[in-house]
Amino acid sequence: MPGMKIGDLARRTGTNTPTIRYYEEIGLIPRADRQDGGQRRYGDEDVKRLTLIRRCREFGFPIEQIRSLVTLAEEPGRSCLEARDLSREHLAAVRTKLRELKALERSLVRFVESCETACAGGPGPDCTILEDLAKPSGRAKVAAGMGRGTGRRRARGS
Amino acid sequence: MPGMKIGDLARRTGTNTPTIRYYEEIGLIPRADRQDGGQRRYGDEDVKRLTLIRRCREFGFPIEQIRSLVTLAEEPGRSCLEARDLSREHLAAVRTKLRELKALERSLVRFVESCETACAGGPGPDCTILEDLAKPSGRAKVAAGMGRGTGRRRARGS
DNA sequence: GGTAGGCCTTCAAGTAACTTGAGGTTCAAG
DNA sequence: CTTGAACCTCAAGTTACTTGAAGGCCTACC
Repeated sequence: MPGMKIGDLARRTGTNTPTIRYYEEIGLIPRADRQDGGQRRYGDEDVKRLTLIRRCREFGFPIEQIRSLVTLAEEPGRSCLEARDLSREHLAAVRTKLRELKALERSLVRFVESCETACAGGPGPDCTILEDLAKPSGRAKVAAGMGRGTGRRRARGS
Repeated sequence: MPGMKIGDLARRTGTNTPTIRYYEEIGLIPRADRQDGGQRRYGDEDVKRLTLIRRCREFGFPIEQIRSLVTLAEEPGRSCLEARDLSREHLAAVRTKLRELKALERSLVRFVESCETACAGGPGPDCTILEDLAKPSGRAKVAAGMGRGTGRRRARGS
């Protein structure tokens, strides 16, 4: 059913409509079929592709890397193993990010707790915020795998 | 020991030197003391502050949000509870990101595995890449908490 | 003491990945 | 047939840096 409008696709994939047009412009997604009036129409394929793209973008994979994955995925056969290897690399990077994110979580938990005790009755004079939050935790230069790019989301409403 | 040069600070925190200067310029970190020749000198405080900043940036917290956390942290007393609340929000956002990142991890694992079987002997004609990777997994519009901004890292060497 | 090389300085321009805005068109509902 | 939401294009703005040019400082070796 290639009857989906850009807004529908946007809703289904959690993307802004201008972003979809932008992706088309830079050739990350193929140029959509147009209706008589010039409006874009999409199908289920497009939902899948865009879902994958957004998921990767969320976690900072740069567009060019996603492009290579997606185009590999598009050519059937020939490059299946290549795609697998690329995904493996992605996977390793994701796991690195997971570890780091957990470290940040721990830091924050510790901080909130210490804040609870320290400032219990009301704001105290020294919350040791930097002490608690910014502990070295091992590494300095992160060797963050392939991560780059923005991974941004819309600001929340409230 | 406030004898650290900008390059040392950079190495210790995993930041590029121009980025440090940039942070100073936008007032995210205080203007560093200068030596006679005009070179910046830093101390341990600066390492802590920058470590915290970079950690948050890694996971997409926008600079303005980090700025409010850091300046809260800097004024002792008065705003300890405020800082705690802010960190709580950060924590919630981090946990959301953790969940999503785990979902992406699972997708990738599933994909790599299916690739291993499907393309076992060599590249096959249909790897179901999009099928496997871009499964809906529940939500569409993510409501990702506070995340925005870029969270970028240097590209890896290899 | 001079000079090579590596660090540092400022300032300006470039980049990625969008977002926002202006100004106009299309289309489904009433 | 009109109205209003959703669409279109094109241009400019934004965030968070990165890269480059043109030069200054500083340690080390000859």
